[in-house]
Amino acid sequence: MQEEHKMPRARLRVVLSDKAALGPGKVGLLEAIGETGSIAAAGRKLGMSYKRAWNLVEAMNRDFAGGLVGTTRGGRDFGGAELTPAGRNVLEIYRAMEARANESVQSELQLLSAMLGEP
Amino acid sequence: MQEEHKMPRARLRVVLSDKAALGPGKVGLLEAIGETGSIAAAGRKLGMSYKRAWNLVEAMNRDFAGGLVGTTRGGRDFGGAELTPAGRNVLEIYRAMEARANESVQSELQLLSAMLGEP
DNA sequence: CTTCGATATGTATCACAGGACATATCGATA
DNA sequence: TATCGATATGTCCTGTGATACATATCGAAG
Repeated sequence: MQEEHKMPRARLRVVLSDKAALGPGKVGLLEAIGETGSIAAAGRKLGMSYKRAWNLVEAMNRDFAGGLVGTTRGGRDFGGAELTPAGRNVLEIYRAMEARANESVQSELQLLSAMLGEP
Repeated sequence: MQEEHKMPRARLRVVLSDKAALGPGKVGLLEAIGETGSIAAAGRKLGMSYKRAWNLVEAMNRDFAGGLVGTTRGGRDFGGAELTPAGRNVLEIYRAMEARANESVQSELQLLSAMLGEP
């Protein structure tokens, strides 16, 4: 697991409709699935239960046309999960959004930080 | 109450430290307090309990130096609440962040919207 | 000195999201 | 056909946070 910087940052939650939304949780899971090739392994990596991970995958596959995660049953080195082309696309787009948004609000982020009291 | 556009948008949650964060909920309350001059009225306007509103105010006053909301006890047209200069400042900065962030990710927002399935 | 409307704060209850646990099924391999 | 590890899905239970309710205090006004 890569450790995130403990810097002030803006987290992004994209509200696409009154039903579909995308935030750091789902996107992180998406990334972990891409890395591990398994919903279960991705869940373990992020410290979430398999059920929660699977629920998030289900939601994403429901909301996005064609689905973002493809799954194959069966154990050993055969079964598993992988990102669909759409899944890789969404991941890439979201990361780009995140980066751009953070860049564009850097100055305001500093201003707010300066207004904090003693921790 | 002004009706928000039902357009895809990016909501912002600013994480300033491991203790202090600022999201749409607190900022909306801040704005409503500025408009109504009362925590109770702001809470009613946003459909939240007085206790919840007051807890959020308490958290903001704890996290930000000097506090964001000043209060005066006493009823009738004497008592009430108002934004401190810092409070008005935070509100303004956050709204600016929101606007900038949304502008800067417009293209990606459209791309994601186009990938949704049928609602 | 009572009333009114607001802040300020505590307690008890309750809904619900989430986790723990249990199973079913699948596909390859041996 | 037994085993293994993964997806897939259901049920029960608990912890937590919100809500409802209660109360205290304040300050002006009448």
